Amino acid sequence: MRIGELSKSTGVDIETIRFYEKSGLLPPPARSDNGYRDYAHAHLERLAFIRHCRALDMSLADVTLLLDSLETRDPEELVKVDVLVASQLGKVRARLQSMRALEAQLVALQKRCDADHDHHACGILEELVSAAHGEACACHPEGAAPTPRGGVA
Amino acid sequence: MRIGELSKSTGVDIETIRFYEKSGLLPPPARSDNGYRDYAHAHLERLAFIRHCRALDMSLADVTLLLDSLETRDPEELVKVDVLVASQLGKVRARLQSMRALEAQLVALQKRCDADHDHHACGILEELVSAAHGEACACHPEGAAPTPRGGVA
DNA sequence: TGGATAGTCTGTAGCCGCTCCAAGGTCAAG
DNA sequence: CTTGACCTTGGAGCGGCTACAGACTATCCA
Repeated sequence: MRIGELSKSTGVDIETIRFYEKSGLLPPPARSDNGYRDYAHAHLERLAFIRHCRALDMSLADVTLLLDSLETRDPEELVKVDVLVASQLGKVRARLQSMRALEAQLVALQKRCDADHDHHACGILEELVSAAHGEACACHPEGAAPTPRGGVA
Repeated sequence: MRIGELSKSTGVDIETIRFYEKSGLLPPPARSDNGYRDYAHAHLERLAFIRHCRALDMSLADVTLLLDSLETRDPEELVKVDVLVASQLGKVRARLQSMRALEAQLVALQKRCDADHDHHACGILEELVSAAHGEACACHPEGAAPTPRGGVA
């Protein structure tokens, strides 16, 4: 099976497949006489697994862990899988929470704009600028502490 | 005002401030005799504005647009702000939707694991592996088409 | 006055997960 | 024999930081 076919049947871009091989996630396949990659069914399975995990927003490092657990089938390893899924769920939920706050903030911003629509200035910018003055605004309602590092308010 | 103070009062990391300067978002400040950056109040305002927009998950390119609109105060420019906020809201909502799906998938995965807990194998891995075989699973319930490019299922 | 500690400077490299490109080789159909 | 689809390699680029190394400066306390 050549790379194009593998790509089509897994939905993973050709470049991405080669990238996975380079980064050690997907083992190098056999080569045909012409030098083309020649994938076996195991590759398809493994790649589908990777895609699946990525769809769950896991990092490639996490996927690697999972694949290792899969291979060893060691009960100690399998505990890691539990932990990984739980932590992934935690991450997703945290992100969900901040995204919901984000949505509310943007909606507030939009409303403020609608309200001001007949005036000469757009309320959105006023709102955003007011943040620079440390005033309460839709996004930082009451002297909220800044979020120092990565991640939405 | 030195960079450390600016950092503290805006909650933006020092390295990030210098990065913003390098990428043209924050104009280069005056320099003290010792070569230290010496920020004016306007910088603080501008940086707070940037931080605020970033907290709304806008790209730096979008923030640049917004800052330009702020400067010109041209009504034509202000329309862009409307559009930008609306599109940002659209993006956030789309992302929210896929994140909620993600959450459900992970919860399903976790449940499957709990159910299998007294068996010898972890249900999570079974579940993930079954995807590789194209069977219905918590994440791709009924022959769902793969998502070819960037973005969670 | 000296030394410790903290702050700042520049420049460059690395992170993640791709994505795209150039320049070429290979193969089947018309 | 040409066209076009497919494949190869290597390397650069994206966004938005983050993390160095190595040097200079400032401040504080004894």
